Amino acid sequence: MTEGNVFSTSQRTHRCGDLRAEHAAAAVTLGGWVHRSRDLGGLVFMDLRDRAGLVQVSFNPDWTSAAVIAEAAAVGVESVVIVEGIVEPRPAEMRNPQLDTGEIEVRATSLRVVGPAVTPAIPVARGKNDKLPAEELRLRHRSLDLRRPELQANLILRHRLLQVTRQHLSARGFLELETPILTKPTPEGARDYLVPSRVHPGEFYALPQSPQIYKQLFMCSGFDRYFQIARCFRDEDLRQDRQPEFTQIDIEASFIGRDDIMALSEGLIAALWLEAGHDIATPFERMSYADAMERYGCDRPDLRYGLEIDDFTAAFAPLDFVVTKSAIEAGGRVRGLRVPGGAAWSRKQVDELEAVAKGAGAGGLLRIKKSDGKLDGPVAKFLTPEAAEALALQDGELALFVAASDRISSPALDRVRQECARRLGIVDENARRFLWVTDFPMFDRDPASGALAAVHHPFTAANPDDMAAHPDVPEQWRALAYDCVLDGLELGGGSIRTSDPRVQSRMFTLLGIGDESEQERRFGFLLEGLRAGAPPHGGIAFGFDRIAMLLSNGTSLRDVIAFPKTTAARALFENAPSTVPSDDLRQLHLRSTVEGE
RNA sequence: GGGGGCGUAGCUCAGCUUGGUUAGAGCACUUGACUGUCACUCAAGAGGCCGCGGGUUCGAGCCCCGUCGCUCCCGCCA
Repeated sequence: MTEGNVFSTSQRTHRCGDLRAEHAAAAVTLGGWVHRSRDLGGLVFMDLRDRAGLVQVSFNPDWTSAAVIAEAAAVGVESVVIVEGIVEPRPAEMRNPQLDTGEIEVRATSLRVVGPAVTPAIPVARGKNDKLPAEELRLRHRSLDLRRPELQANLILRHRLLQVTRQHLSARGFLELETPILTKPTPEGARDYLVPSRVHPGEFYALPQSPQIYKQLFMCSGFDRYFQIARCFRDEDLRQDRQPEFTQIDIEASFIGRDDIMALSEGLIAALWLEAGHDIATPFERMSYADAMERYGCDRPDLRYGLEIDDFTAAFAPLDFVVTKSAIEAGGRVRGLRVPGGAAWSRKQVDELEAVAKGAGAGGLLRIKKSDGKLDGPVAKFLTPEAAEALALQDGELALFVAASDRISSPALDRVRQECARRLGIVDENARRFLWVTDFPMFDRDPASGALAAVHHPFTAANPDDMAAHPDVPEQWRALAYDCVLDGLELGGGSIRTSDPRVQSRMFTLLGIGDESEQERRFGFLLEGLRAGAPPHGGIAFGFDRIAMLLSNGTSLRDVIAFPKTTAARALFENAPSTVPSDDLRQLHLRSTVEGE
């Protein structure tokens, strides 16, 4: 294979894991790590590992000198050795079908221990049922953990996905353009990581939360199609799927509309999934934000199962039942879902579902079940025959309702729906349901302060029809924004941007940045770019780490990032962040306010 | 910022419910035996600030308080 030649150097001829039966009789020199060895007394087997895989090296008096056998028996696991030998087919009964190289072995004639290893702090070679060491130890000893074939496979896949991204976009005329890491603090959104300026006392750079404004300026400059594998930074509390620095596939293009971006994105996603061995169908399904919220209570619904939410307000409205009556009178609705088989659940199990609903902010969860043809549950006695008819419950079904405003009932029913699906085991783990959620609202009004906030970001364009129909009611405007969703996870999102500087200025005003000099101070460089002649443009950004995680079948971002941070945003291997000498602070015109410093 | 879980040998864990001889097991490690293993096998050995600090008690790995670290979740993440 040509790959073997690529890895041939002055110090080795092949990679361990590349050897096959076709190499039989070849004299090879291998470099690798001692994965495991078996000393049978006068006869030693060593599993030698490199990133391509494992190969068995055999040390036997018939072809190995006594001195070399003694050295092979003594070398510790995880040491680096260079071995010379002959590739030989194994006798049939000694083949190892669990190993890609299991048809052959390397009969060693020489051995050099070039990198002896102390006993590893955490094991690299693991038995079938061995648990992984604690996350803390894996992160502290990252260079050892990264030797594990699983993590190597993840990072190798990550590399391939990056190459596919570059090839796919480059082939479609997109230019890979870089943007600054030292940028300007952003007034809204997540907290910025700040970098003090030495030459400008008291002033700070920020690390970018995303290259958003830069990529729009590229469009204003006529670069037409841009992409970047962009590192982004957000100083917020972490989660299993959230790191303080992360990688986005950032895309922007000119003279395009929403459908163009979606079609382009579908092509890229399909190419990425194909690289990981999955043939997926395009185009993806589409659903409006309003529809998603109505049917699933959530803007990134998991479509692998049903359990859709329905509106039962009409059935409950005439009833003399205080819970639903007061909610409806207050402008709310009675929404809920019918759970097939749920009638068999115990009181306690349904109570647990109610706890889920309450945890999401609902006041309670109403329940009615139908078994043996009759309705049962605390609410059932309030039902008129007409209301019972309207519920349309099938035998064995449990109906769960939340009577409240949509703002309360949607998130509660979303969580209840997910929990019911989990319990029923109806999530098809092999299905992949890609979905575009479109027509997000432009603004969200903070119920406490009454202030408008951008749902996507302040540069998103509003639907022109909505602006014309309700010029003074911005809450009614839908955004030209779209999210790409897979099985309840957001893969990415984007929008068509406002390219008219007057409209952009008005958006800032609606968001509470009315003062013109304030707008110039914060966003002057964007407004200037728009004023200088901006093409219609828009784009999207995908969370690359999450995509790599999904495609490597992982559950933690830490397993697809070479050197990740802990949930406290610490790097355990290098011990960052750390204090610095006070002289360094003085040069930066900083003084610590931490006690004792 | 808030809540849950975990912290005992290099690693994975038991012991904690109900405080009481010398804190155990498997793997790894060291030594010895073993010529076809592939999680080799067998025998022996070494290995402990029970995360840290304080308290209760005649006595604490175990109970209480605090603290640190890791982790999961809520808030947060335009």
